[in-house]
Amino acid sequence: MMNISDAEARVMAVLWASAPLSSGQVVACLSNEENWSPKTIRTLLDRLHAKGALARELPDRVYLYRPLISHQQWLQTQATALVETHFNGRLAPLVSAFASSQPLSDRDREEILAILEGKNA
Amino acid sequence: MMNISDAEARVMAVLWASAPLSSGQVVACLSNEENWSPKTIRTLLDRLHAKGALARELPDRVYLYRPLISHQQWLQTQATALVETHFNGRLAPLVSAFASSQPLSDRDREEILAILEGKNA
DNA sequence: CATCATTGACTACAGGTGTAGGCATGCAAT
DNA sequence: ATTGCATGCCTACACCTGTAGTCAATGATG
Repeated sequence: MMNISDAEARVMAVLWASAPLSSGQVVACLSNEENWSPKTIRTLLDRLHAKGALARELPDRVYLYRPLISHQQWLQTQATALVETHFNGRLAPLVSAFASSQPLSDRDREEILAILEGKNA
Repeated sequence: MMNISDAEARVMAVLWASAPLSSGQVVACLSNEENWSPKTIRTLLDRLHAKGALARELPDRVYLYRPLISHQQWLQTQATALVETHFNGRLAPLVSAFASSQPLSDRDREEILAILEGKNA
C-alpha cells in the first residue's frame, strides 16, 4: 500500500466525499477547513497522482481527479498498521489503551459489541 | 506530545522493557532484531534525547538512558491520534475497519468484551 | 607503553513532507 | 485586442527520518 501523508489524507478526504473533482473544486472545498494556499493543494494533488493514489483526466482544459483507493481500504491499512507496529498485531490492547485515555461512548460500546457478535457486514 | 518515529520507537521499546541502559546495552539488545549499525542506534538515542523522550546521565564514562514517557502513555497517544485523524474520534469504526480486514481472534474478542463491561483497570 | 575497540560529538546525505513561488498559457471580461 | 485570473508545470526550501561516517578521547589489552 502506498504512503499517504497527513496533509495528503485531507485532500483525499475531499475526493472520497465526492469525485471526480477539478483541482479548483478541491481547492474550494478545502479553503473552508484548511488555511492552505491553492498552490499547496495543487502540489498535494500532484503528489497523490504521482503516488498512484489519484487518477486524473483532462477532458476539458482542467484535470479531474478521482481516488484510486477506497476510503475503506485506506482505513483498513491504517488500522492494521497501527495494530501491527504498536500493539503486536492484537486489537484488544489498542482498545484498552484508547479506553483508558477516554471513556467509551455508549454508541461506541454498542457498535463494538455488535461487531464482536459478528453483526458486521 | 512529542513525535517518535518508527525507528525511534523500536529503540524506545528496548528502554521500556528495561532501563536505564547504556547505549552499548541498547545496541546489544537491538542487534538481534534489527540490522542496524551501532552508529544508527546511537543517532536514534541522541535524537530521542534531543526530543525529550529520553533522559540520560553520565555517572561513569558512559551515558545511561531512561524513558521520560511511559509505554502506556505512548500507546494512548498513538491510539487516540489514529482515532482522531482517521476515524472522527470514534473507536467503533476503527474496530470495524480492523475486523473487516482480518477476523478477530477469540482472545481479542474476550478481552474487548471485558473492556466494554468496564473490567478494564 | 602502543594499539585497538568503544563511546561521544559532529557531520552527511537522500527521500519524504509541509508549504509554497515563478513562469507560461489560455479563457474571460472589458 | 489587452489584461487579468485560473491552471498546469517545474522549482524551492527547511525540517524530519533512515541510515550511517569521521574524528577524537578514553579505557582495555598485549
